[in-house]
Amino acid sequence: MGKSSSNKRSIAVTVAGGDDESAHDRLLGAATRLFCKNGINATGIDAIISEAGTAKTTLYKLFGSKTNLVHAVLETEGKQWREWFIASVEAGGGSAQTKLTRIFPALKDWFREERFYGCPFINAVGEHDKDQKQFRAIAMKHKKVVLAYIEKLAAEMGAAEPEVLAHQFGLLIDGAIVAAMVSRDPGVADTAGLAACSLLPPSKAKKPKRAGTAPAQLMAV
Amino acid sequence: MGKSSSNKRSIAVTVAGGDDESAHDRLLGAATRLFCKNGINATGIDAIISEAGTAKTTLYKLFGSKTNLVHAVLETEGKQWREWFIASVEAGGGSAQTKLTRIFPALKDWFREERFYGCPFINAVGEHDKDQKQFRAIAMKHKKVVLAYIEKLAAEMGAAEPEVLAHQFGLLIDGAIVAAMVSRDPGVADTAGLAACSLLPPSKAKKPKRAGTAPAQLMAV
DNA sequence: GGCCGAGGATACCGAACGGTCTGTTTCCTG
DNA sequence: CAGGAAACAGACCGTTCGGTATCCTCGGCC
Repeated sequence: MGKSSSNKRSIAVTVAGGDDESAHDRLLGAATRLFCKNGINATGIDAIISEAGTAKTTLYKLFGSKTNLVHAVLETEGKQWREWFIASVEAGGGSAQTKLTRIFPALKDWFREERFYGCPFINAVGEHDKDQKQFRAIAMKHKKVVLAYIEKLAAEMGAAEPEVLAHQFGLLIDGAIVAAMVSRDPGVADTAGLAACSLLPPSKAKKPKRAGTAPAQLMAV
Repeated sequence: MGKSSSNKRSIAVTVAGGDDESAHDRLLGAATRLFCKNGINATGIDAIISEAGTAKTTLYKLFGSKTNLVHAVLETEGKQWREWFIASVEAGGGSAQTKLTRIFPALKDWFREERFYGCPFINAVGEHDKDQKQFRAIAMKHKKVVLAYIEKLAAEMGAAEPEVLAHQFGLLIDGAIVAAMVSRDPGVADTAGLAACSLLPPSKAKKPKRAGTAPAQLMAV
């Protein structure tokens, strides 16, 4: 599927230009942007190649079909998101609980991005046949990795039921993502973070400053 | 938009058959099913009229365009959902807190339905241009009504910050809906309900039986 | 009985879809 | 320099899209 056959090509490009990406990467980037912003079904091949600046032939030589391109986009986007997420939570070290409290501020940074368009996996499931497991399976695989990481932190922290806590965090994360997508208000991350603190063992729970949860922001949703 | 011009018509039908609906209702029902199951963009006009058993002419005479039909579906579906939701939470009376604890069991019943396909509003936003406010505004209007009701219950219960609590509940609800859509596991409602209990004032929080949160169900997501 | 309106059937429209094909340019390498 | 791979350009294919127009059927009511 996502076979990286551009070994020689990438070298050639590096030698020649260095500033521009390969056609493969440009197509992947363009497809990612358009799929996330406008939806998968609403994005045509012509729009992708136009945005990528490639020929249609190139797309079909590199990816074979739109379906394969969609899968490649979800795969790379999922991997990059998880790397970003874990790096953001780990950044600066600290205890497992400290890391857990960094989840929602990290999400808030994501929500603030101009090109935040929600979770590509959730959106992909939502716009396809829900009796087929195709996209649901991909989404669950992604989610499983994220939840495993959170559960690890919960166990490190000494939570009584790390799995339950991780799933609760997962629900708050999903809820915050869709609420932020709909409302375009990054402040939902503060509300979610506050709720997350309530889920931590009461003795250990140290709440964040309440400044971020000003009523003005809460009004939005 | 959702003009109900079928006054005379509904009478005529009732007189004639009584068991079958008007073309208007059949189209609305078929569009609702197909939009929810397969997504809006993935559902063509021909599929709708085939499912409804009407002619294409009838659809365009009654709704004018696919866009209008989409709006009509979201409007009626939203209204019906809110009526069902409030009735489920209110059923049996009890204190405001009792009603709040009925939210997630009610959602679980919804998730269990064969034709549960997630929230039509969230899915609609996800599969359209996210820089346009069109569908986001519709979704927020729906959400606002639901949150207002929850906030009212939170205030009745004497919560310190009813608005914050309502928003936290809203995040758990959204998270549970998308998680249930992706995983098809109604058990996520139990996890969400458990988290919701942790958000209630600690002195009042009486947790539900833990039987529903068996590890087997939690595995699914 | 004859009109009239709701609805059914179907042919059709231009546009856009996903995908294929042919041909050309460019640049690297033997 | 010759050859070949990679990418560009764009015409083209059959299908489906949302939407329109034409004609027909049926049932209730004056």
